[in-house]
Amino acid sequence: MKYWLVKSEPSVWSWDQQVEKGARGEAWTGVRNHSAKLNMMAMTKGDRAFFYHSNEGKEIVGIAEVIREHYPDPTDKTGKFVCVDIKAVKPLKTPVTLDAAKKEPRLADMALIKLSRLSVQPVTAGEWAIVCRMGGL
DNA sequence: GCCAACGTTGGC
DNA sequence: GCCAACGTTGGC
Repeated sequence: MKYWLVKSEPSVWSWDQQVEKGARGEAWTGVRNHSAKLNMMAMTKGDRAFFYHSNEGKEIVGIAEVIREHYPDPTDKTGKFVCVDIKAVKPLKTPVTLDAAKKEPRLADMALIKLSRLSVQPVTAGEWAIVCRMGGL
């Protein structure tokens, strides 16, 4: 299994909205960046992803699972970009803030910190375990 | 194919 | 609301 992190502004699409969708999940659309696209194309069913709230909150709030592998993004008229479907799995007991991640030396190389503008990023197994522990799981 | 101008993201 | 980082666009 691979690990990822996806970002969303809660005013556009929040964790709560994702939870409401339940097991059917929701298409993760609107990504218009080629690095992020390549990451989505590398996702396989069953991969896990942290759900991060950018701008408001600036914290990792939950864990989601890839339930459908990449396909053309219906919101992209050019046909160049792709999306995946994800469903909410469970919230972190304690959200892990960007600030807290920055203060953890073992997370210094996380894409969240080094590549702050990348909206779909890979997470290593080590980083995944550390963030889960910080989040109370 | 270079690079300046411009737009967007996202932390602060 | 500002601005740094970065991606994209378009003139040459």
